[in-house]
Amino acid sequence: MDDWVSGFYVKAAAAGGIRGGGNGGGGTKCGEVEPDRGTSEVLTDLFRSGLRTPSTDQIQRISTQLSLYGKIESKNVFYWFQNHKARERQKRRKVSADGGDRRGKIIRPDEDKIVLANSIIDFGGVIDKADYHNQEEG
Amino acid sequence: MDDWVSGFYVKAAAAGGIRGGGNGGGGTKCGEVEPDRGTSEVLTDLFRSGLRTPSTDQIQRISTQLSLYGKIESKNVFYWFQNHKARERQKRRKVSADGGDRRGKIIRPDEDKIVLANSIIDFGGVIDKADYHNQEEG
DNA sequence: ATGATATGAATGAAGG
DNA sequence: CCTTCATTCATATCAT
Repeated sequence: MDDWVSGFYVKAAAAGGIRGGGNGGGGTKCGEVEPDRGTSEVLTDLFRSGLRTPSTDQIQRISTQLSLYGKIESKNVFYWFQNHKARERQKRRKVSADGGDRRGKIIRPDEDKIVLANSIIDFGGVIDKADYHNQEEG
Repeated sequence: MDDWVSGFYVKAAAAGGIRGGGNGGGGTKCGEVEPDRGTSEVLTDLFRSGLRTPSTDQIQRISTQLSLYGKIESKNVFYWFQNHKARERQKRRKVSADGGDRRGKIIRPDEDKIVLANSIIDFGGVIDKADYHNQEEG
């Protein structure tokens, strides 16, 4: 490898097709139904609720629920959280270094409100446990 | 993404020259005095110099230099290098058709088990010691 | 206008 | 957790 070490920056916006298998970013094919919407919705909702590193049990439950929308594996859920958290953090960390003009930079204020209402995931009230070390960028 | 975000894409992506301007393909119309000229030149030069994965510091510096030609962000530089390297590899992959045998085919072992850090997460059944080591990211 | 090509952008998956 | 690779989408320009 090159190993020039480091160099990273990614933006994490709307979720992609987590169950897309090889589908990286772009999106789903026009023929796909709309399970992604439910999937992304659930995951995003969970994330916003403060869940950052789901435990084994959580992942299992989530994947089980998501499987109803389509093919989904535990690892997909695991990866999703890992990536989402990482990208959000990286985005906040590096931002940009444009020393000329910074017009209309899209800054997304983190809404870390513990609001989990539409989530179909029926936990036994556990989401908080796995995220006790949650911290914000401030 | 799904189509439900197509509108969002137009604004967020606005694909084009590296600086999110307008020119997208065609390899930067040769013969027109655009800032891209310098931009592409610098990036290509750096790439040819051996720089494939610039570190954060490098990206910062490069973007700063390039900002003189026009609006550009670290994100753009990062993407440029990522894409350039990926494309080079991708093209090289196709060219490997000489001989009628092309190895390096994308192998995707459907293993329900992945190794993460020091823990082995078994997605096939139950995760073994998922994130027992909750380390602060701050 | 349509097709092909090129490039930026985004994310899933995997390695370390 | 951090870094990198691979794949795909969306769009712009060029070629027909």
